[in-house]
Amino acid sequence: MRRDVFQAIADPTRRAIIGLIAIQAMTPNALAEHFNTSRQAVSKHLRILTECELVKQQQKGREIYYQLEVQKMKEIDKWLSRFRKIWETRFNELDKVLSNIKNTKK
Amino acid sequence: MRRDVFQAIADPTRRAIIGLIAIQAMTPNALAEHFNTSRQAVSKHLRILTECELVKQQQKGREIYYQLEVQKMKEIDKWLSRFRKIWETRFNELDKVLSNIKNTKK
DNA sequence: TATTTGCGAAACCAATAGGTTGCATTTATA
DNA sequence: TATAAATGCAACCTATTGGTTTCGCAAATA
Repeated sequence: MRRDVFQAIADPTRRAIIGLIAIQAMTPNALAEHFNTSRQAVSKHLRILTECELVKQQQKGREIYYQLEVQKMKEIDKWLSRFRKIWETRFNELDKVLSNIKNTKK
Repeated sequence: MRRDVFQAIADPTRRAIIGLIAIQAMTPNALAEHFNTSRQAVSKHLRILTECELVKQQQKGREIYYQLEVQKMKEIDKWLSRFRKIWETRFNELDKVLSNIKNTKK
């Protein structure tokens, strides 16, 4: 099934994983210690994150280090940028209104 | 059940709805015409968007206009900002590497 | 007033999500 | 070499999701 970045970040545990491995690469075992779930559950999350290329793996002996693919996060940013324009415009309009009030008060 | 902005934007139809009502407020019927689903399904999506305050309603007679609460989108932006710092830093480091290569070649 | 229109809510349903436990496999270690 | 550790994968289970159809209600309209 085709995974999607937005669906990937929908789950709070996955967002937490992303937050952790953004700092430094971590193994599934190390990650699992941070959550109240089994290692296998964490592995499932990592699989989903890998499928949508938010995460890459690096094998070191019998350990696998997972690291965030920060570039992929830009996809969310890209989608958001459109709305960022809107809220900045809205804010500017509010700013105008406020300065008008200010001016008429003078 | 407590709804979450990230869960709300996970669904592609909901993202499309957000995109539409960002431009101008729309009724459920008008929205439903854009999708391959029933009006009731759209209404369900609107309910979810309303629950997490991504959307506000304005009644006009028997019609209800739904509009995007752009401010709420900032919540996503806020979460993202942390990673934006990282990808900007990484980019700068790459930039340094590149300029070093350039300099040693001179 | 009778009918149509726009809507939300409820009941239902199949598919998916997220968790578990129980393997098998590969690598490190005693 | 035998054992322990780190991991992925499959089978299974329950709750949730996203859709449908049916209904009731309020507002517009004939």
